[in-house]
Amino acid sequence: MRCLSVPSSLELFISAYFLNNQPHVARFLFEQMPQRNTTSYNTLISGYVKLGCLSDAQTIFDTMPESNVVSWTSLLRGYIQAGAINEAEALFRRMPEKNVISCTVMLGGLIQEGRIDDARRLFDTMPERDVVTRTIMVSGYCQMCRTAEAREIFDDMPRRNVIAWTAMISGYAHNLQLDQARKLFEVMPEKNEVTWTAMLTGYTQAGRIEEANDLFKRMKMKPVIACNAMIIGFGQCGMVTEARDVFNQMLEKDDGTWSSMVKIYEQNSSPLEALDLFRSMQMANCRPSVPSIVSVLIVCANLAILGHGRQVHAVMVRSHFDSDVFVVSALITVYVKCGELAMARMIFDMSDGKDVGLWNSMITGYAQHGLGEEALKIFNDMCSAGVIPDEITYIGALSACSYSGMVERGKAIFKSLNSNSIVRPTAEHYACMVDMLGRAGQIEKALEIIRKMPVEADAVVWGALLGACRIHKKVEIAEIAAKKLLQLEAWNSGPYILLSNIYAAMGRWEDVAKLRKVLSLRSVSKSPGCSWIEVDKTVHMFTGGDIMVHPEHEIIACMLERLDGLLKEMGYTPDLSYVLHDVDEEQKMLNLRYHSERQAVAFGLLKVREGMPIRVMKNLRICGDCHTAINLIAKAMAREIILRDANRFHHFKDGNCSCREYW
DNA sequence: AGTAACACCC
Repeated sequence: MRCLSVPSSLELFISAYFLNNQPHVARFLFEQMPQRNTTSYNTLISGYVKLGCLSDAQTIFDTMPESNVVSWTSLLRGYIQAGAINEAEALFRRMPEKNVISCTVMLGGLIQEGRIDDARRLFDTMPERDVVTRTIMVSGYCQMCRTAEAREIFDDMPRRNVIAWTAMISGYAHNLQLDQARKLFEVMPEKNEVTWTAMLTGYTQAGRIEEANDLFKRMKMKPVIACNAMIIGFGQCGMVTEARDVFNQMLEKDDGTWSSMVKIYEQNSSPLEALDLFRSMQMANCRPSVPSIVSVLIVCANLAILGHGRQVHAVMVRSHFDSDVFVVSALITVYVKCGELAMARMIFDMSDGKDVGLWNSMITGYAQHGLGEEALKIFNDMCSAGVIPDEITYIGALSACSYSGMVERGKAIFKSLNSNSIVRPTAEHYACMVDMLGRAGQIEKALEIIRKMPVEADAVVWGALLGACRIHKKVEIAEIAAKKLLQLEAWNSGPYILLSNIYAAMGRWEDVAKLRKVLSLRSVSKSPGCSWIEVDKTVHMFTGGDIMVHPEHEIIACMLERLDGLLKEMGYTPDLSYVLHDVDEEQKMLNLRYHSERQAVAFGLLKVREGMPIRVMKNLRICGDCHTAINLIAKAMAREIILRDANRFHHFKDGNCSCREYW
């Protein structure tokens, strides 16, 4: 009687369990095998390698009675995957027997390390090369932007399959040689979905959205990857509706589809749609991955909506994402931007394996809240911990000094930035310095810095100078800065408004009028001011004057009325000179009396539970008059009010603001 | 045992 070949069917099961991410079951089956041969051992080794369990693979390899070239190659692959290239090379040298495949695996490892020339040396000495070997070389050269050498290998190939063609096409596309890619695309014998997708993403990444869309429309099968690329491409061009159309038409979505769409809404100033879609994503039972959770967290941070942020945090903890540095630093930013510094700090302290980004989130967090000392303490801790600061670290540390008026310490940090060799000072660092000196009243020194800086001063730098001129009423330098800004960003109304405020404060009304004329002639865009507040997981958005839009506008109006009375009792009179000459869009609504931040505060007073702080966000800088008024309101109503504007936080409590009027 | 497309992120 003949028996079925039991071992081989068990091996099938073993690899199936590995694929299913159940190595213990696989191992159990292996232990149960009545007889094991080299192939059974190899199944186990490759299974462990695929799951990244290198030490298990190594143990099996060490204990197996007889290894062959396949066992060695699997293990080699394991070391390469783990990034242990030195160990891999040592292993490769020790191999008793090598064939095309093992050499090719080694080749891939070298390319992964960016060592294309070493790979080439190995390639030249190989006794035999096949399609796979050559294809790997083609994509290796392309990764290093050396498409000419890639093309030589490609042209030399005795035989080419779809994969080889696609590798060459996608290599050209990644290097923005789209027309070269297209030529090959047109002449190649048979294309598959991957080929089409490679060509398409080449176009989307180059911003050539029409050509991408042409291809996309011609594709019979539209794989998720191609659709996602199309969504991202449309999103980058600001074509939100088109992106959404693709999204809607997809029968099958992955988490990249959802999170890309969420991000597009967020970046194209549709935050509410972003959140709404995130909610639908959860309802569609789409399990978020690390990148998608990060992009949603960024939406929460940018909108500073604590309730949503907490919800995502909960999702994260449940999915065990709370150990990923990207996720954790985004989460810290959420709590920072929601004004929950203590929570941010706790998450920071609890995280281990802190990388630069994580430290940076905490440093910039303290800086944004005007807590310079704490920010610098974290900065020092970071250096003591042996973590190398990057550009962002320095921006955080310098702006911490700037917001807290610590000029001397700022200068010292700037000096150390200039003397270290790792980070080169950029325009942004100079902007911090200009901001710092400017706020401290050293406007001439700030201008001096701009004149001497080695990189070209951009709008951020000049904007910092102009802002300082506004605080200290330095009209001559303000004019210089404004003129520069008008050259750099003609579309931006900000400089006009600032300059006009300075003129107004000095009583130079003719200049105010002149500016106003220029502004209307140029019809520059004014970003509409809006404020929002989150109550019971709903975000309520207010725009200046548009009070009737809100469903509860009647009680809000009553509250505003009441607050007006209170303010009057406290001896407050609106700073009309300030208001009258602000050309901000919101100011036009003056006769409607209320700025968006005040509406949001009024709504908060009505809806937020007694004793809880009111958190209001504004997309622009808070208006000076509102700053005074809200400070008084916080005192009169005995409420803590936290207002985040475009620049920083203002914690109003007991008649004081955390910015100490230094903003 | 090894090859091509996306990739959102501090």
